[in-house]
Amino acid sequence: MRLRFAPSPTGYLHIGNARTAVLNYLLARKYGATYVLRVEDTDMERSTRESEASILDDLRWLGIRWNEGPDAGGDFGPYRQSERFDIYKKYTDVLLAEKKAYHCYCSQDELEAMRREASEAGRAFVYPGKCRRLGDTERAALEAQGRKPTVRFLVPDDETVVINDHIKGRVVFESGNIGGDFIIVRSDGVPVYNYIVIIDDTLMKITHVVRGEDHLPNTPKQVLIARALGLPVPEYAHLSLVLGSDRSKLSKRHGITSVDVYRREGYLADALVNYLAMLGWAAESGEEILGVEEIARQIEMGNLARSAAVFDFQKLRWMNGMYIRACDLGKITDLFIPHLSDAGYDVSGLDRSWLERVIDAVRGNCEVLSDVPRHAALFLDEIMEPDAEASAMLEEPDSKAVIAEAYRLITGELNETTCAAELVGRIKKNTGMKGKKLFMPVRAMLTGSLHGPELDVTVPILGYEKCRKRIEYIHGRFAG
RNA sequence: GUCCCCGUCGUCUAGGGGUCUAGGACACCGGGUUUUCAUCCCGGCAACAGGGGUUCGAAUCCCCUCGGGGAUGCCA
Repeated sequence: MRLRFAPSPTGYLHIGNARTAVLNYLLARKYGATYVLRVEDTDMERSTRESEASILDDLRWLGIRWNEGPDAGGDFGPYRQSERFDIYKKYTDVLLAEKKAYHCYCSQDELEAMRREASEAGRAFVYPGKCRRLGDTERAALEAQGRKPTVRFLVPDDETVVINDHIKGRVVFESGNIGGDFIIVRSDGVPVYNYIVIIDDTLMKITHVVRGEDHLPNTPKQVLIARALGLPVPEYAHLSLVLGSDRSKLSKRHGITSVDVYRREGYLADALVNYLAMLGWAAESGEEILGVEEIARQIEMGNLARSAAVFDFQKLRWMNGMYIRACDLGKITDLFIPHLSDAGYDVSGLDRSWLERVIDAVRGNCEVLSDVPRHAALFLDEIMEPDAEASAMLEEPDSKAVIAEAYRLITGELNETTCAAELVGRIKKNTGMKGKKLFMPVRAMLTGSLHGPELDVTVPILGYEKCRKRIEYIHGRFAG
């Protein structure tokens, strides 16, 4: 069994394509299939090597591994379509020789005019087959005008194409209504997708084509090509589409659609893969937080959803938060570090175990990795400027006594070894304050905020020095 | 317009003739824990698109309507 993912390197890896890649990968794991990566770069204007590199990089980041591909090699290469033009040329020559395809001299402007005319008349545009039977003299005349022909596939009349799709079931198309003879080679000699995709799929011995549903209407064209060429047809599984909140095809205006951006914002690859898999699939147990191996064990081509799914950014966030909390502390610390650096914190000189304590204290408040600077600031900064709420608390008359006592203790009887354990207790004992009147001013002094991890956790991590600096600062500002 | 796909809570879904007063999850709303926030726990709200069949019995099978989406490119 051989599966494939065939991205077009015309931009970043889109979330919808990522889902196709992920599902193919999951299915490959499930069935022990070979995973082939093929780069479909025949759109010479838009395809770039940079884009290809970034897509491959994003796929690797997602944890997807392929057995054959442009970088990995394999027995069925080359794996870039731009490097396979000589192969396609042979098939084109055969089609032309057998009169299953023909040269078309209609210009883009002429075609455009016909299309507009059809659309204004409320008709479907079907190429009328104008160039189907051109005589040699006519051809010569057209060539003399400097026209470069395209190659059109001659769609046979009255052929039925039945796709027994693994997801959609039996889908029937009549050759008469797929839009007429379609172009398979551009006038500059570069073949088009609908033509070569089937050649490559059969040449690369792909047994199952798992791709987006948007390809379903084009499938009969591909099957017809295969028939004309006498090539075998792979089995198909067309995945339902991913939609935006307004139920149209997911695009930028709905939110983030680039895998790369999710990566940079601090989504975990495992969480994204998990979420993408759940978009159109459910475990028998109803569990939703599942690792790749477990999903691969349970998923099947036949139990994927038939209907389109709306991408729920909120649920992805929730799931990411779950992964952040469940992750191994050392590993999640490594993942958080770049986000702290980006926010301007130099963590290289910090004690690793201390940093892990910080991360452990704040990870519960993070849904994405980039949330961390906001929450870790109270440990990493030297002084915390109290926010409006905290300032108001520190202005309270009852807080004055707490501030004064904290200042007296921290500059007197408390030290490195006793601070963590005794600070709060002694303030309570010596001021008589308790409950909110005790904890809130202390919290405000130490963290500049009324919210955050428990003081019992916070104070020991902060340590004597930071507590002292902060209390002195607050004392200077709010005492008296 | 034409062809194709799809239609269960707001969203992702479970369900595949009786076990469905339709289950779970996110979101939302309450409550509890946390003397704070987050987490966590408990509870609540909320759906079979509509109409016809078939059947003793339909969310489940069939047909029609409506709705949504995709394709209809010298893009992929």
